[in-house]
Amino acid sequence: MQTLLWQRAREPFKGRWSLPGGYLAQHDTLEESIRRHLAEKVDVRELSYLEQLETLSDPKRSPQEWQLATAYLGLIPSDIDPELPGDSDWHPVDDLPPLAFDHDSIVLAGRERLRAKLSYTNLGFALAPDEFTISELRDLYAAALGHDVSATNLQRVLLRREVLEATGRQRASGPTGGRPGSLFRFRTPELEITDQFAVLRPPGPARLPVA
Amino acid sequence: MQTLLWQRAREPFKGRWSLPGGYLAQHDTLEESIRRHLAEKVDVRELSYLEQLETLSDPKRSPQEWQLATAYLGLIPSDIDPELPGDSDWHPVDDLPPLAFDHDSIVLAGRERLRAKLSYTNLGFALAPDEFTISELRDLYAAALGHDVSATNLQRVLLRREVLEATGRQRASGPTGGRPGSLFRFRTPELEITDQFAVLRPPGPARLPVA
DNA sequence: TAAGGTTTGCGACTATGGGGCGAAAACTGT
DNA sequence: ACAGTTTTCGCCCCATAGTCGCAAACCTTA
Repeated sequence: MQTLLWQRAREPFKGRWSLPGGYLAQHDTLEESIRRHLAEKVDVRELSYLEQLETLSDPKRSPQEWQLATAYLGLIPSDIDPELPGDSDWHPVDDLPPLAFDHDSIVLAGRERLRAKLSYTNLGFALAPDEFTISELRDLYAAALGHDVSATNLQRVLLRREVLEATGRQRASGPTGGRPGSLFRFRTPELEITDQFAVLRPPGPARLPVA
Repeated sequence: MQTLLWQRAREPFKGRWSLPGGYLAQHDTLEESIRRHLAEKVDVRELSYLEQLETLSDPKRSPQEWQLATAYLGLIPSDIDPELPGDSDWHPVDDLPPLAFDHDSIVLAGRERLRAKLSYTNLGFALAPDEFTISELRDLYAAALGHDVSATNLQRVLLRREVLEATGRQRASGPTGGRPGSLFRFRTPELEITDQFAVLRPPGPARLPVA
């Protein structure tokens, strides 16, 4: 699990690593603006997910001018590795350098949001390649959640929720041998909330036929 | 469940009902700004909760000028009924008049957020009076969630999560008779997430001793 | 004081969904 | 063939939520 950072060329925080971004142009949507600024760094077509996080307005967040910032969370699948310009690089999210502005808190918010949504939505499609084995998916979840994940459980849960489906194919076994894993894919490439964790549910019978 | 609206005095949308708000002053925090603008309408000390929702940036959201808006969700307990100026009033959230700008979508987002957080946090303290019976609480939850809620269940769930505690006292029975209900209160008046609904939990034994 | 109506409290049972574990299956390489 | 590795799957357990029904506690009226 990595974060894309670039090294600031100008003051303030010159030389510090920071999240990619830039100023909002007149009559632009925030999302368009984000995509535009990101496009200068990476191939934006790879962005599998983009969601607004929060708007920061502490008057002291920038040492020079008074400015607001709206933070977004963007994700790309684990199997693509876009070209990067020299001033940008991926950093493991568990070991980030000191960041400019309040970007640490933004990263934190993003991780938290991702962690939560992995639990009750089908987000995960945004992290995974088109096809994958359960073990590969488990590793992605473990990296994002920050703790071990049981492959058995992951498979059962995501299948029951009808988030995953089997492709029928299976991956050739790795160099160390072992049984080859079946390949799965996410059913839909858009965010769907797996309700059913609304805890004070509406009255009535069950939702999902066990099939 | 009501929403505070005020009738716009100026164009655009003159005469239309809209959510309270106003422009952000230089070097202000968004939250301070919200509180300030709200203070012109109601007694802000009553605000039991305030949370940022989202920032809207559609260039066409205002017919005249290009402007951004950051929406907040504010809540007050059900037992207080602050004085309002003539141009403001409470409207039942299930039957709102046409709203100015994109305020419908903001209301929707707010309701959704409230609904979700009622399920997995102790928010609810923001809606309820200091002390209340389970039935009263049930009615609040039912109004906010939009569906019936079982009092039995509500009590058990919130007690197990240690969100509620009994005061020992009980309310005098109503005019129609009936057994008087015990009074409860929320343990803490700040937002606490009742984790344990993170669905792919870290490995290990249970969290809450059943006591 | 007894009866009837109303509301709350509570225990028992059920349903659902997640977690853990171990054996069997399916590979590779020696 | 056999050992080592990884995946798959069935089985059982437990935690938590949902449902139901009866008993308890209170009022009013007879």
